[in-house]
Amino acid sequence: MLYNFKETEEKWQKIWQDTRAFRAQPDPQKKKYYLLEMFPYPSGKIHMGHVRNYTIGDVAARFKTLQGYNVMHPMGFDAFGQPAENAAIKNNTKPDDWTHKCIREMETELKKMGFSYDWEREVSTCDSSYYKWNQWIFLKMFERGLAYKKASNVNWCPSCSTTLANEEVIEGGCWRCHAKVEQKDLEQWYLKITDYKEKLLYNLEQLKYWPERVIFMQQNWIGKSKGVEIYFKLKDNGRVIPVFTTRADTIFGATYIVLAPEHPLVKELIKGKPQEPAALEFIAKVAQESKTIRSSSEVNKEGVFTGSFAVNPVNNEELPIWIADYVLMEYGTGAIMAVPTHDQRDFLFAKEHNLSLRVVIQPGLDDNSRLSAYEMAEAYEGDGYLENSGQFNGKKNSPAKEEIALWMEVKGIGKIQEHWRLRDWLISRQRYWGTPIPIIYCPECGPVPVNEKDLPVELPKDAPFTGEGGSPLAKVKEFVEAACPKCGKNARRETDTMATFFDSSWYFLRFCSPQFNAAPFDLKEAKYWMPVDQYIGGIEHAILHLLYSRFFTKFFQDLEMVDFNEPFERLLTQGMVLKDGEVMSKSRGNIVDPDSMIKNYGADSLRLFILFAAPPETELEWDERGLEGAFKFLNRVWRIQDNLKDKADPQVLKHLHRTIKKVSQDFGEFKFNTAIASFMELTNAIYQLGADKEVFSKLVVMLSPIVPHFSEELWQILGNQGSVFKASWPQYDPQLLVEETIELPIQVNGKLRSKIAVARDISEEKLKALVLADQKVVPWLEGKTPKKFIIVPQKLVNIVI
RNA sequence: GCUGGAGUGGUGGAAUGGCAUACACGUCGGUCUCAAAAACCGAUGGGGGCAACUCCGUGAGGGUUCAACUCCCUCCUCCAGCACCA
Repeated sequence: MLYNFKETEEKWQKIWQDTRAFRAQPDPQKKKYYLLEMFPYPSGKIHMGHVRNYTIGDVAARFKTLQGYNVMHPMGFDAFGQPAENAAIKNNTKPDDWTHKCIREMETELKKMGFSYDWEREVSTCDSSYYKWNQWIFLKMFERGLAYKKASNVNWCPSCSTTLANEEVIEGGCWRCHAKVEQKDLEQWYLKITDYKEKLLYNLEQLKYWPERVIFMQQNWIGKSKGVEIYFKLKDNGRVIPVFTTRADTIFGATYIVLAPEHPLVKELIKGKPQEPAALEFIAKVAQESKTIRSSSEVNKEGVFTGSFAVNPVNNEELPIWIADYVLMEYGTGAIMAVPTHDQRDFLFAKEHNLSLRVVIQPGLDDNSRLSAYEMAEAYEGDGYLENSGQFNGKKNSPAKEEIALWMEVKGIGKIQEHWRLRDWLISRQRYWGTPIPIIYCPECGPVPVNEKDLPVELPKDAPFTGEGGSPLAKVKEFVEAACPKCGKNARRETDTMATFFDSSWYFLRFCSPQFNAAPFDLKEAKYWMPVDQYIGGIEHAILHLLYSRFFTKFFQDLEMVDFNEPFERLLTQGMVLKDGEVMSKSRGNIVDPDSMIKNYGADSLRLFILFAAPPETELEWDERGLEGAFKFLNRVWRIQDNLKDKADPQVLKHLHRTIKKVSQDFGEFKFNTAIASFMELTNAIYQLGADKEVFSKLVVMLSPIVPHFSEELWQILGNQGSVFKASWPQYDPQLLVEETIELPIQVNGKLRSKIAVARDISEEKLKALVLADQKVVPWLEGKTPKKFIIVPQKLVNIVI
């Protein structure tokens, strides 16, 4: 009899739904386990990436349930965002209708996969019952000065006609549509994530169960560097130009100063100088270039002399001040001291413009490795001994860095400082399908926050979107016109909406109490369920979403709404699903639709294959033959029921206990591929030697997290009452793991020559005698005397001759 | 450039100091069948040998060790993130 997956899967999905099998409720008696997968954007169809992500999570959730944990496993939809607007323009529908239709379709697809979600906790970020709390959080931030508006040079995507956060600019392009990002001066809303930079950086140390590379990526992004701000004075009028450097040890080697073209002092420096016209022309030219072009021209280091000089405070030398495009206003002070001998960029620039050089670090103390400034082909950026550096001559440069910094601080010519790469988070978008920012502009009172009791500021269901840019909300008169919450006079509503990453920065908290209507989340519920024990999602969120969520959590901690500082205890980043070595994508035309795979092989086969094909973190090459293999394996297990014996073979029994041990460990470590291999080995052994109902039942329980419908059905056929998930995870008997006789490999000079079966606790002497008498070993020892016997108990024997 | 990860049969992968290639896919052979499919059994890293067996073999080269896919050094290739960050 062949396993009928279609009927079985439908049957159990209905039972699970009818019995509310995965409903989670706090239970102080039980240990909680909050398992979360990154919620999807509701595009209407799930793809293989979702299948993989959610299968991994589902196995973990079901495994923990069998182990006796009180598991919460919720699902929802990250439902705001641009595709809904694009679809609305294209199909002439409303984003709201379109999104809700997609959500329903997606729910159906997820249910077909048999995932154990507590659907009663479902949330969609586009519902006002959710985004009301986005607005509430925004107001709390506004109250504390963490949400603020400022005019500045921002990233602008011309294709999406909206602003972008720094984190959303990937290689100079828009993260969503890849169009080249432009710079624009606009007044925009920001969140002061920089107030949390220290915590965001230092608390990374707590995240012991996060992948190292995610930690590195976040560290890199926050980008702390220690250095010194050195005060150079203008020769003409003594005005100070602060310069930031991480290489205080090279201060005596500075031969010129460079300012960014946008530096506020530049205009003054060139005024009336013969260099003025050339300098102005250069500044205008750089201003036209976008940031992307400017940072891509690595080779070409252009610049002009200002005609002014600054004084090096450590030796009173006069240094020419230049303007160059390789110095950025956004980092440090927008001014640098150039040390061409020990910085490659400065070196190239100095060569190009014939500026002077001076060596201050010699790699060694001997004469033949000595550097000579004008013979160098490139800058020496390594360590060595200081020279031409006054009182610091002869010292090692690396420890001297600190010493020189302190000395400058004492002398008042510098200050030890930290610089951070992290910028405040730009959150306003000139878009319709997002959370309205709850601010009203009053001609008298200025920007005024909406009163808490007036939340939510509802997004009107209708708005004219043409895709021509500009905030669609600005065209909805009833929305824009509002009374000032302070003075009651006629005022205008903010028409920008929030970036969707705002929505996903706290949804994990909302899941704890999705219907709660007195606050974003019920503190009691959050206290029980949070933090998330295991979070699973794609590596593409390593910076954006994970950093923002950490920021929000720290903010809630400051509001005393939570009593922990990191939201996600463990993180697993699953690899992508590839087809023919490439990411599956519409444009490549290599998409494999999960739905048709479910039709042909069933959800359980798909789940099994996707876990077996590769470890969760690595990329997975799609291979339909592998899926067929998974299907065959299920049928093989299915047929065991027809050949059960009264008593299991003792070898099979031992094998079962080895499997329990191995699989329990593997499941705990998310090594599903090797766990499945163990199941296959056990199945092969059962085929050869035979098993009874008890052995088979235990195999079924262990398989259930991976292939839940299949296992429920077998569990029932085997005569058990109720769901297999009410069973408990099998325990192994350590006594059954101990083998009386073991097979020892025998090596001669580290090469395998023989294997002998011996009693587990054989004495060394007896073992030696046996080995020396072994037929296959003897020829190798002929005429030689063993120098040494290496015996690793119960592992191996190695004879050295 | 910097940082991180990886490199193992025809393929996906296993083994993190102790029997390299578990498990699966594919291929080949067999059983069953009128035949095919399914199922079941067996073989399957490369070279040499009728064979027992033997030599070589985890990107390349060196080292440590009785013993290295695993640890150390040098290098190559691929992937990812950041990048004129001073």
